[in-house]
Amino acid sequence: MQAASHQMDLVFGALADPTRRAILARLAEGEATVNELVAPFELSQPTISKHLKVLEGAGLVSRGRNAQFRPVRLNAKPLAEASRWIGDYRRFWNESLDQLEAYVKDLQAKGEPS
Amino acid sequence: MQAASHQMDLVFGALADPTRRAILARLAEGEATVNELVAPFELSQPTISKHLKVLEGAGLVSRGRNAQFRPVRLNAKPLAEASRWIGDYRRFWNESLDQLEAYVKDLQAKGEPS
DNA sequence: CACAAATATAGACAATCAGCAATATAGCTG
DNA sequence: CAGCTATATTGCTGATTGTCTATATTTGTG
Repeated sequence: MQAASHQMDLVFGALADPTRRAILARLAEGEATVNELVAPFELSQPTISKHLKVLEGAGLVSRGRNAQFRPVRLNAKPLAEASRWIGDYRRFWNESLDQLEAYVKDLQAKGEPS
Repeated sequence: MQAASHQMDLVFGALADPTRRAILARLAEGEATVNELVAPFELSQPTISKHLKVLEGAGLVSRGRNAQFRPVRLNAKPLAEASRWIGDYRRFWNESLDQLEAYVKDLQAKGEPS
């Protein structure tokens, strides 16, 4: 099962904004109301609501209802997909460590024989 | 050491486009020229060049020089940062599996006592 | 029911983006 | 050097984005 590319667009797009990443970080500590999410930022409430809509569109948060509050909670599942996508490249960044290691050893090999 | 937030913006922003993700996927099979990257898409060469500039800006590819060719190669290192960022949320998507499990057990518990 | 509080929606604006066609640049090759 | 090939740059367009202010909606409470 291959995640729809469009879903990936939405998830990575959502993560591309620092405010939205900060919101997710806050939600990692537990459910929050919109006002609680607004507080730490120097941004207007509608701006945060819009960010929440983007996060919701990407499936990264979901909303409850509690009187006039609309509590926001983290939904990390789409991050699993994103993680899997990135994971396909893990061998490349490990490989570059290997290459660095090889390079250093090569330098040593050239240096030592004095 | 905490990765600059701005760098994260660039990396996730670069990944938010399906064409760019496809380019990275192609580069995972090895270095390619711009024309080779253009071929699989129904997009103009300048458009691909622009995508490459975005990828380069995010540090995800680097360019060589070989006569009039400017070979493009994958640089996965920034993906390691992105992966680490997402990794901080892994417990949440694992946890939701746990919660689902708990929920199902709860249903069973309520159902069984007949 | 009137008001206050929490949140959403609408509308505006400047900036950025993805795409194109046209043109410029750089480097071979005859 | 003339011309071909590979790529970059420029300038345009329509769509989207992040932000705001102002206003609407929803819900609890006196």
